[in-house]
Amino acid sequence: MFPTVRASFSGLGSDQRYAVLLDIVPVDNKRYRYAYHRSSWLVAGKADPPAPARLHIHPDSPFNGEQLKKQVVSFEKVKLTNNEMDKHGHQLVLNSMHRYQPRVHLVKWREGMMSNGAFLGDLESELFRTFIFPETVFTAVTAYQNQLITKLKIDSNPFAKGFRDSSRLTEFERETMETMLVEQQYIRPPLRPFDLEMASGSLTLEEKALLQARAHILGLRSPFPSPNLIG
Amino acid sequence: MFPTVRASFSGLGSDQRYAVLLDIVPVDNKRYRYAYHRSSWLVAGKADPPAPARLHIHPDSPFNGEQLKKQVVSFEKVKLTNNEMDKHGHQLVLNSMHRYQPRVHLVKWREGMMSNGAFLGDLESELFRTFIFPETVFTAVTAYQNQLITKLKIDSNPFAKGFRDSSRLTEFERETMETMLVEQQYIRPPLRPFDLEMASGSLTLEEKALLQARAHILGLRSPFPSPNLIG
DNA sequence: TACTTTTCACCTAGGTGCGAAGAT
DNA sequence: ATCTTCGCACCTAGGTGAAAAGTA
Repeated sequence: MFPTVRASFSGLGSDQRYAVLLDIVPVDNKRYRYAYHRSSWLVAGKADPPAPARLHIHPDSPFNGEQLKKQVVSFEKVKLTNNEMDKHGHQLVLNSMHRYQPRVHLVKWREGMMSNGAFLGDLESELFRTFIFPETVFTAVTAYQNQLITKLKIDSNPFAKGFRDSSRLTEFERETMETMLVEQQYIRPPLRPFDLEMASGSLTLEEKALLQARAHILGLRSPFPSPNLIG
Repeated sequence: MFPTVRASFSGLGSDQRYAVLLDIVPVDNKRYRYAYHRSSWLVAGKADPPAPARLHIHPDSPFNGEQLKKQVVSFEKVKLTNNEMDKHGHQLVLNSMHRYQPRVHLVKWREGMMSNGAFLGDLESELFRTFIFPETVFTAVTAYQNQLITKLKIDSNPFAKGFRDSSRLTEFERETMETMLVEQQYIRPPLRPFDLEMASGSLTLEEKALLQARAHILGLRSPFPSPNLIG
């Protein structure tokens, strides 16, 4: 998955241990199509049957709170596919032409959380907290619908170096990109700190520590309601 | 390191958790040289100052006892070097032209065994058991001293495929190799099960479980007192 | 002479977008 | 028309031994 989801954390207990997870859930129940002549996405009916939801546990888990406060957690190894039957089952399955919301989960580490080296696959009965950054919503595609996205990705991915000479962003295109990014700040819900839940007298210390956790999104944002990659 | 050290285990508690480690220690206090015309190793004086001892923890650690009984533990990622200052410090440092004994350690898993994701670096104050397979002794070199070793390694390593056509082992060489391997069985201490230590009344359950553990070496053995690789 | 380091061609392994071909 | 799949050239990244060059 590129751009990579990267998050930093604050407000958590130094002595606690946490798993950090990522999953990707549908934004709505719609299918989209791209109207090329209008350069915009249109609703094209109801969503296809959803793919099986999978959780990606960050391979450096468990982190201790100390680490997590200093270090950026980068989900570089997340792979996306539209094929449920893909080899290893370690990839997140999406439907093309649907909109998705990545989510980051901070989970209190529990012994036996892994069984045979594989995560159990759901968060039921775990103590956790979910962070959602609306500015990371994207549309899954099998081919880019927008030339600027193609160029942006060629410019910023070392594996696409072979295509750079013919596709570097022009001065004008860079400015267009900047403008779109700025516009995005208005269209989308702004970044805001998460509300601290009402304190309840019956919380354990571990629960209180989790409630004070904060996550901050880093790195590239999806620049517009526009294709991101599958593949 | 190739051939890869591979071990299986038996006799350990299903509910226990273990780290599996590998290190490589000097066999003696000697330096060797290779007498080419005699095709044999000769003592060439006292050993050079020993390189700093490093422990390689198997990256799949911790294993639970259940896994460990079914699954072969393969140290595919162990890297050897003769340069103490090598980049990451994740490699085992050996002196060329010295003889070495790989060792496998089975360590009772303890919370906090890892500190900041890096193993503490020694086994003091850990509950552990060491397995030594004398048939895996080898001499570290920077260049192979024996043509058959070269050919064996080219034949069995996918990354050396580019050299195969010109260096496949002939029928005669294969037989020579077989013969040397068989002779090795007599020259070297035979494989034998480890003696169960005298039972003491003051052992904890965890200690008893560790004492019953067995390890079994698998995979290629060093075919003769002959170079293995550094690099 | 004997050993070590460096550079090189040749591999494995796998991440890119392109464009042709296929599917609906 | 629109979207998807597949083979491809082009990359990154790094594991091989051969041979040349370096060291002592």
